[in-house]
Amino acid sequence: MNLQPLVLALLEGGPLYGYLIAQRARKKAGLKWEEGTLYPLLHKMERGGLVRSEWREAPGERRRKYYALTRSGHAALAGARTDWREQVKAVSRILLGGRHADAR
Amino acid sequence: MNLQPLVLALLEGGPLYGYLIAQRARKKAGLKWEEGTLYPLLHKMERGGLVRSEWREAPGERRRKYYALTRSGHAALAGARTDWREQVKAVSRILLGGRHADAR
DNA sequence: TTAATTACCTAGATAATCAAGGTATGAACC
DNA sequence: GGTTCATACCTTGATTATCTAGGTAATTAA
Repeated sequence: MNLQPLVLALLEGGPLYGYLIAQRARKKAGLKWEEGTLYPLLHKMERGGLVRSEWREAPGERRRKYYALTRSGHAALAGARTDWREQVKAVSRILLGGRHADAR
Repeated sequence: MNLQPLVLALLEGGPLYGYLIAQRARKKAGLKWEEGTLYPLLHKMERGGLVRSEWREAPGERRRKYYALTRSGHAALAGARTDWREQVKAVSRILLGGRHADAR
């Protein structure tokens, strides 16, 4: 399904940690989101420079690793939005019939 | 991207052979469709009972292997359409923002 | 007769995702 | 104090889809 764009979009509103990302995705989209997919993906995105991570700990709280979009992550998100709209159009044209789809 | 639903949709209008399916997909959707993907997919769909195939040859023409939807293929297509609409909604909600997407 | 297009195919590599675990901390309960 | 549940991170190995890069053979065009 290509989950990377969704991670980018969820991080647009500000830094989040992995566990929260998974929850948001489930809640917002009903996607079953395996942690075995999410964490390696986050690591890969960090290696690719799309996000940066930072451990945060407060006394009496558990450690959480927050991920934030980089400049290049913002750019990738913009590209992913365009790609998605085009993909919706292309697939819908074939799958749903003549009229083009409206991705919004 | 999951190409199987597209094959099912293209076959809805009547039997087609593989090479034509690839062309239609490219023309209709601008998808670069590798034959190394298409033929194994058709074989798998035939094993799964979604399509059946038949060689046709006319004098002075080349042999072509036509694929046609089975009853179960039609059912799978209906399911794929529903799935696609839901997926567009879910992904668009996260990726494009608040309002749900209209897959048609 | 040579080259391009049509039409089928396969084998191996790559990439994304899933399944199924593991570790450790904090909260809730009795 | 001990148990259990939810949180929060992670990895390894398998599965699956797709791509790359070929191969074969027949028809058409130059």
